[in-house]
Amino acid sequence: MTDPLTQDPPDASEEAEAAPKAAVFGAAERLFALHGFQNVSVRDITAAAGVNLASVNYHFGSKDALLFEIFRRRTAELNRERARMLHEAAARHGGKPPVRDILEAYFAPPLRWASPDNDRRISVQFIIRARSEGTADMREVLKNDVSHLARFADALLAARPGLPKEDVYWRLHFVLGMVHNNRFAEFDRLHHLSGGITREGDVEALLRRMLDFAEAGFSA
Amino acid sequence: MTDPLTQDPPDASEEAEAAPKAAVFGAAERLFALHGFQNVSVRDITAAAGVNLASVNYHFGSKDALLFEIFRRRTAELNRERARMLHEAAARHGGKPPVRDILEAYFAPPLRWASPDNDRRISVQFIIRARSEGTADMREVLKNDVSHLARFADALLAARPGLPKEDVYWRLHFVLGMVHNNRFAEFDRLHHLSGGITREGDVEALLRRMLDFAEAGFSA
DNA sequence: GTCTATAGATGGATAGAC
DNA sequence: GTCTATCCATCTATAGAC
Repeated sequence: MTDPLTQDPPDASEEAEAAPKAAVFGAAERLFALHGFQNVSVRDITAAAGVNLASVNYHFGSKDALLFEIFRRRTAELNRERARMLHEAAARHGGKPPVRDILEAYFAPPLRWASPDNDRRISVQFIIRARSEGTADMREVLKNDVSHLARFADALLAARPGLPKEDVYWRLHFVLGMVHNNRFAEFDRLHHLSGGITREGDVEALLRRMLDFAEAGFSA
Repeated sequence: MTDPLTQDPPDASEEAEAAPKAAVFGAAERLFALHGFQNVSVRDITAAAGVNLASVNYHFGSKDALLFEIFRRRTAELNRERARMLHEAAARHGGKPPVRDILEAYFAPPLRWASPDNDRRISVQFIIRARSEGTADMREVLKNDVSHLARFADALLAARPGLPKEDVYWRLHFVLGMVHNNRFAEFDRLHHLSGGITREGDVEALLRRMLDFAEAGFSA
């Protein structure tokens, strides 16, 4: 664990003693991921982190700036990992990876981060939430993020040259919906609906199911 | 147009003169759908409706009660229409409709309501937003909503008896993700990414694409 | 750097006139 | 029923002691 900001110890005071800035970062990410952006105050964050109220403004400038920094870091990390996997898939297939490998590069990073024993479990929920509750700053980043998404769109277009471009873009839209729906609340609802037979903890099985479903959708 | 609350005239004063309570209802629904729950104040709502500040509390009790009433009415209307279409599909197929007809009963109502010339366009966005930003009251309703969703799950289980139940539930989860991702912001992003070739205004074409994608995902 | 105390702004709710 | 004026809680941000 080289990056202290990815730690998430339960002991708030210990967190604060080690590094107040990192404690604020971690507490803010966790509380926002669990309760939503607008429902968490600076007081909540500093109390959870075991630091004083002024820390947020001293270290980050403002509440919005803090949340933006969390968002920017996590999305950058996620995009980097996805791009890496897409690059590897291309290398494996002479520059033209099949649909399933492209989708795996998009699905796998957030799913593996979300596994129960992973430190980044909470970061994935933060990112998903930011997509629907984010501020104007975050939406601006998501617009630039289109250039990142374009690499996946281009790969899919190349993998399905016979398909109308319009169809490929719409199917990518459907695939994005599948990913964004992987929130705690939705997992709980599904678990309740299915009488408890769906276990989201088995991320490799879930990844396989998602790939099966999405690949079939791209095949026709 | 029998229900005055579904009207959405641009002239706020006219709205208020006709029926203040309906004006508040309509303005609140529209503002929340566009800007999010926490970003809209009672002052914003009453100003947009052209009524006085106290109207919200007089007619609805509180801001939360107002939003809950909008949520309850719209979800009830949507569930009723979906149930009706599922019932018709069952009637057409001797009580055992195929996957595509089940999915159509789930997809079609919100998509048709979301067509550009439809008064309910904004209601769909409200409902989608409530799912991720809703209060505790709304989440309680969504839990009862599981009984409504169970009818679709049961129909899918009957249509795919050879498939493990677990698979059917997960695929239903993926399908829900496709539906919930149909937000204005996501359509705009897709439009931008695709260079403008995706037109969400053609809801029948979008419905066909969604059904093709989801049905293929259920076929294997 | 860290903390307490507080300023300054906002928003939900309500009292009371009409 | 409708409105204005206002109360009161809450929150972000900051000043200033240490």
